[in-house]
Parts: sequence; structure tokens; C-alpha cells
Amino acid sequence: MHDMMASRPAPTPAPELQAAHVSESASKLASNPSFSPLYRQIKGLITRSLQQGDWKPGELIPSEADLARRFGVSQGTVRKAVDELAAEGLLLRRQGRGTFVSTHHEERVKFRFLRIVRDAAGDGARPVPQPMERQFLECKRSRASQEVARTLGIKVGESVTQIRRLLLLAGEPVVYEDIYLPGPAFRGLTAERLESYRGPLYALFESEFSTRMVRAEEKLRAVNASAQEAQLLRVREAEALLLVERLSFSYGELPAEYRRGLYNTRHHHYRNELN
Amino acid sequence: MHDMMASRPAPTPAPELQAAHVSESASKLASNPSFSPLYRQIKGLITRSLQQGDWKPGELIPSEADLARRFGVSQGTVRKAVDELAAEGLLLRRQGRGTFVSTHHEERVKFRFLRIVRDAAGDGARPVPQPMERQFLECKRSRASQEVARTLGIKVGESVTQIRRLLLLAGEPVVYEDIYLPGPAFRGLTAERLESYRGPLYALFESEFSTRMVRAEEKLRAVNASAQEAQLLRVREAEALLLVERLSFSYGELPAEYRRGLYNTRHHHYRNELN
DNA sequence: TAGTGGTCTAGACCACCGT
DNA sequence: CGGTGGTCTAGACCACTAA
Repeated sequence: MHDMMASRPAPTPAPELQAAHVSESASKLASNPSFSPLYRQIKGLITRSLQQGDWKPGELIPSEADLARRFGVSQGTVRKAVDELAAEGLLLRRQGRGTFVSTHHEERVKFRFLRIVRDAAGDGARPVPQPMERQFLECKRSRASQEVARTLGIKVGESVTQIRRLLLLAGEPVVYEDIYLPGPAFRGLTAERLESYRGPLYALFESEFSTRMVRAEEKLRAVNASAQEAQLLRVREAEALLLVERLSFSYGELPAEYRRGLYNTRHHHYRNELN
Repeated sequence: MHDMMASRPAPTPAPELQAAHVSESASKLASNPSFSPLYRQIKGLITRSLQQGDWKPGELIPSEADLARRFGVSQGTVRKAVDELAAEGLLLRRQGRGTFVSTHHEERVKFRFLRIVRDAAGDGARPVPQPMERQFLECKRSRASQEVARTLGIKVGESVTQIRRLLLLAGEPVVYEDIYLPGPAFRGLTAERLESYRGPLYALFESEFSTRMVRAEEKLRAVNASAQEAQLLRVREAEALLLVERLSFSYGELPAEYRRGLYNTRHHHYRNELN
């Protein structure tokens, strides 16, 4: 047990990692009830570095060999940790170049969370039909209602930023949604900034508000359109609309955005894969 | 290159695997444009054994060490292949016991494809609310319509088995769906068998019709209830319903079932996770 | 106690990328 | 060319399960 640690050469670990690494044994931590394998501990350390912003979205992280030296483990162990993070979409591996922090700026993963597809589209169709046009109807500060507060895990009446917008695909209004962002982090967000920004909202949040959305949960229902909703989406009143409530999480399972979207599914559908 | 193969002891591979293994070099197949790494070839061989029914759902497959000997590769290579198949839900690993072929009979994965959740349910709620009751309204042979034929990849007018049923959760009708099964494989399916069977439909298909559903694609829309649909689901006519079209695939990406379901989302919702 | 999957290591070679 | 991730091996030890 102990001689394993002694025989391992001093890895001169990065300062912010040393404590965690030294406090945990590099061996299997036998008889420890809260045991977690080494590669998961490494994964936790990398995740913490991502949370802390040591490595920012789009940036190159240290090579596997480098990380293995820092953590004082073998490259294979680092590899398994990075593999899982890549599978979860937090990191992106590129052979010959290195491992990068995932970002919503990449062309490949734009509109990663928008599952709308045009009906006519074949199997290999892009997830989000083009051309896409956005109309921002509103951007204001308000107080969290009970529903919004509960969902975002904040207190009723706390400050939230609210965005109301319309998405048009090929000229047809398809999505009408309210977006709620918690706390003072998004104070600087204005209607003008939204109008002028090219690219997905999540890319804007990442670049200018230090909030990266990592994963999301959605609840889907069918509802009848109100008069106002019908007018905006150009459907008949009481026509069926797909209600999509999305709660997005940033690093560390932190709820960071709540969306309530109404989808006009006359010529588009929500696509899902089950495994 | 060649001496690698020569120096490797004869693995006495299983007959059905020998051809593929011998025809491929165990080394990296350099300069082969259709190159696939060894572990993917192994994965392909295992998948083929699953398709052929060499190992049936619920059964124990050979140990990693055993497979490694058969294929003449290291255990680590087999491990990586099995890892991917387990991640895709085709295999199930159990420490200390072995690796099993996934089955819809397991308690853990019952109703794996049914994403309906009661609204009140908390985060840790079971995916499918209990008690669940099923009413089979119809089970008949018919000819594939153009839509069904196109979806299932068969010819218009070919024989299909059609099931119409209603699912009730806590006494409330929530799902009304038409199920289309291709070809003569399901000839023996009767209303009586459906009534008497306990457990998920997919478990029945697996046990008695040698068809295991591996993955599925769904298209979701909102539609207004027809008079008949409204009556069955006990909602108002024209009330919004969630239309879920599901195409399920068996081994080898074979389309094996098409479902058209209407979900009453008054007190339940469709839950989805985005990564 | 024997056998299984799970973790970890050390080292080799390859494919890919930018310089 | 050097550095990166990708593949593959061989061997050790651990945790879990069933007999």
C-alpha cells in the first residue's frame, strides 16, 4: 500500500490538484466505503478544472502524457477519464492535435439541443433546417415566479433575465419560447446584443457570460394554442402545439437556464433516438 | 507483421469466427483503406453471433478471457469491444458473474423505450408509473399501406400484423397506439396470447418471435384529437395529444416494428435527456 | 475457493497533424 | 519531423459472485 506511493516518483503535480491527489491513495482505497476508482478521481479533477475555468471552452487541454505526469498515474488511467468526459460531451478529442474543451461555437455541434427537423428531410438531414431566422420579442429583468424559482433552484422573487423569441425556419414560425436565466450573471444581456449576435444563444452565453450548458432535461406535452400563441405561430386558435420545457445544466449539475417553448409541428417534428 | 501471426499460438477459434479472423490480419492492416481496428472487428464478430442467435437474450456469453483465446487477441481488446456493446445496450456486464445478452425481460430495463412520466413524479421517479393496465382492442393481419411499407422497408401490400391497444396508468387512459409488425414472423401472434402475456410486448417478441428490439427512432408531433381518439383517451374532441411515431430496429439495423401512438399528456409528460 | 469482470500499469507501435 | 491521440499487448491485483 504505502510503498506504492513511496516508490512512485514525485510527479510535481499542478498546485490545484496536489491536495486531492495526495489525500487519496493511488491504490484502490480498499475498505473505504466511499471508494471511487482512480480514473474517476482523475475525471473529477479534470471536471473541477473545467468548472473553475482553468481551461476554457474551445481551448486545448494538456496532453494525456502531461496529465498522467501531473497526476502521477499512468497514461491509460488518464485516458479512461478523458474517454468518459468525451463521451459526455465535455471534451472533444482530435487525433494528432490534442483534446479540447467542448464549445457551442463548433460548427459540428451547433444547435445541439434543438431536436426539430423538417418533415420532408431524409435520414441524413441536418438536425436544424436552414435558413433559420430569429426574432427577439423581449429581453427584460424580472422576479422569479414560484415555478421558475423551483425549477432553477433559486428563491421566489430573485432576479432573473427573461428572453422571449420566435424562431422561423424557411420563413415559417416554428418555435416560440420564453427563456429564463438566473441571477445577476446575465445582467449585461440586452436586446441589442441579442440582435447583433451571430450564432447560437448558448455560444453567446459561453463567450460573454461564462456559462456553458453541458446537458439538459426536457419535458414534452401537447397543448392547445391560445389566441396569442396561435397568432405568433400562424396557426389556428386551439390548434395542437408541442410544449417543450427544457432545464439546462452547467458544470457541476448547476441549473443555469429554463426554457418554455411552443413548437409548431405542422411541417416539422421533434426527433429522438432511443437506446 | 507476419511473424506476429506466426508467433501467436493457435487459438482454436470457434468455427463460425475463424474465417473472419484469419482473413483479417491481427495487426493494424496498414495501408488498407477500409481499415477497422481490431476491437471493432471483434465487436462485429460478437454482434454477428448475437444476430445469428448463438447467444440468446438473457444468456451468459463466454468470459473475456475465453473470447480473447478464441479470437487470438488480448483480453484488453475483447474488453474494449464488449465495452462498446454494453454501452449500446446489447450486452450487460455483471461483475463477478459474467457478461449477458441484454433482454427486455430484465426488471431493470422494462419499458426501456416508453418515456412517459407522471407529472407529479420527482426526479428519481420510475420511468413508467404503476399500476399499468393494458387493453388490447385489436390484433389482425392486414396489408402494408404505403406509409407502413415505406417505414418498415417492405413492399406495399405485404402482410403485416397490426395491434391496437390502450395503456392505462393509475386508471387513466394515457396511450392509444397502433403497432405494425412486418412479415410472416409474427404469424402466430393472437389476441389471446397478448391478453395472457405478462410483461412488456418487447419481451414477448423476444421469447416467442425471436425478434429483439435493439434501438428505436421517434418522431414527435402535437395533434388535435379526433372524436374517436378523444373518446378512447377520455379527453375533449380536438384536445391536444402527443403523437409519437416509433420505428424500432432489431439486430443489424433491421426495421422490425412501427408504432403510432397518441399520448394524453394531461397528467403525464414525455421525458427526454439531452447530452 | 475458483472464476468473473474492474482497475491500473508499462511499454510498444500506429495514424494523424502541424511545422 | 516531433507531438498528439488511437490501438494493442501482457501482466498484476482487486472486488464481486456463486458454489
